[in-house]
Amino acid sequence: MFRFPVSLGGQGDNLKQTQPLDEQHHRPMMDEVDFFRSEKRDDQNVITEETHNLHVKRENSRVDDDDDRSMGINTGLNLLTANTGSDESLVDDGLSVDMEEKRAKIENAQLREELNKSNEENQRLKEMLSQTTNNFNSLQMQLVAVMRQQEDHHHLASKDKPTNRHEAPEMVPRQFIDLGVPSAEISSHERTTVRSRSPPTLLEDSSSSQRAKRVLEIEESPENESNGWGNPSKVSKHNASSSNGNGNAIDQSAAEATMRKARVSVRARSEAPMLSDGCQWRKYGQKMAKGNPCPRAYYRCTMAVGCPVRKQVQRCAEDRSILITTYEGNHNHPLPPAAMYMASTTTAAASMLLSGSTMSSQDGSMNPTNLFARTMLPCSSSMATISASAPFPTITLDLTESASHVNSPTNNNPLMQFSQRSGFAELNQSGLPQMMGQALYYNQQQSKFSGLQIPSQSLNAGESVNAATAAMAANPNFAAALAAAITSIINGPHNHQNGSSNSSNNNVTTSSGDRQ
DNA sequence: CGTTTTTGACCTGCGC
DNA sequence: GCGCAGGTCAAAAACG
Repeated sequence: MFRFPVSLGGQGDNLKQTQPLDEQHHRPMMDEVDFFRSEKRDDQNVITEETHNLHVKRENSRVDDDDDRSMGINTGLNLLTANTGSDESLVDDGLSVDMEEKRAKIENAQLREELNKSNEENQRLKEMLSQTTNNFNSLQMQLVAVMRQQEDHHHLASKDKPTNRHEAPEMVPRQFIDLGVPSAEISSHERTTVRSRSPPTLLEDSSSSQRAKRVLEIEESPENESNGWGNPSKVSKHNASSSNGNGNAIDQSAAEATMRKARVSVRARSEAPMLSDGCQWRKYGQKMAKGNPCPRAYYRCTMAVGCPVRKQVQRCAEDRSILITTYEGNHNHPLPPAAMYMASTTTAAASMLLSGSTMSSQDGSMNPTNLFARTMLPCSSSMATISASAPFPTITLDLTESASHVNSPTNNNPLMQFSQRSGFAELNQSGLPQMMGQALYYNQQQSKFSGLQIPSQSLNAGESVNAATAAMAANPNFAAALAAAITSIINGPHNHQNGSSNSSNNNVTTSSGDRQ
């Protein structure tokens, strides 16, 4: 994996230091480190915390562990220094030594108690911090969604284009108030289908039926592999360009079928066989690809049973130091809380890229991709490209040139500073990509539980740029994470399916939250 | 012994 | 229909 010089001593660093032995025993061949599996490694975290706390508290506490002894820390009792300093005292004054040992034991017991209390307190604080962070992210995303909804409302008003989308402004407040309650007021066919769980037989056309069926499958069986690339839809691609305004159901269905196989590819320089993206992967195949002497490896996510996410890893034929990782599918499982922080960031990045892809063809006046690229200057002029020529949409993130730029300590980009202040650096170093999946899952879960539909495109452009830039500026490994995020978003059945409608209508019926 | 990797066979889509 | 290439499966091997 990439190793970066930046170390802010955050949690990720601690985990990174303590994790490898155990983890590598677990996944010896993957050569990647999973930094944020805090739930599964609480015991380790505790140990790490203890170690960390010890270092903090040593000056004032009197811990009797071997480390302290070896470090010659003054415990205040003069026991160790006196005894170790003179062997004669051990021989000449046995009784006093015994007494002092007893006193030392008592002291040690007290200190252990103190230490335990401190650890407990630290643990509590840690949990509180995590919770607060999650809440913050939630609020932030909601705020952004609302802002974007308002923008859309204005946009629609100016265009005076009456469609079912004009209900969006009403949807937003309702979503906040009416948490997850199915609503019959929703005019969108799609939404009605999802919320009311109408049986497919009630649907009018086959495409809607397929869509509804899949939605139901997803809702009732989150682990269903069909939402990944397990069973790619055979809906003909030519439907994707069938209509622009009317016939949303058909249009959406076709587009979503196309999008389901969308992928995100990451190009990054790495000597490691695989980018560390925070997830656990199991190799299930390897093939020699045509035109490339390097074999292509196929991995699937094993962090949860039935997770449909898969990825391909292959070295570039021209430059074998470049690792090309292609992601497909979205995670069906939560990722560690630490990843939450990146939720908005990754979604924002994906939003920028994807909205750019869908809008560029229709609305040349507002192309977020260009905005994104401009804002990412100077490091990302060619960072992201979107290919429409492939049988399925592919977003390529090329970090082979920008990585060094981005990580330059002399980077004066305020967004970079933002990223550092935000703690991205430490997160990145310890497996940031995992946050990507979490970002999506978080997004989906939020929609699922609260009814808040946060579309990837609903982010305010400025927020998106800021967040995306901050994250990407922090670490090339971000690419892997971003790939996961983007893939998840564009693989969502209702995401970005309507290239003709750009950002103004996607938020109500096409968000990733609809499907889960 | 359980898990993961390896690798040849098989399946599927696509172009001719 | 055939061949090719990409992708997946699954039995065997490897590993801890």
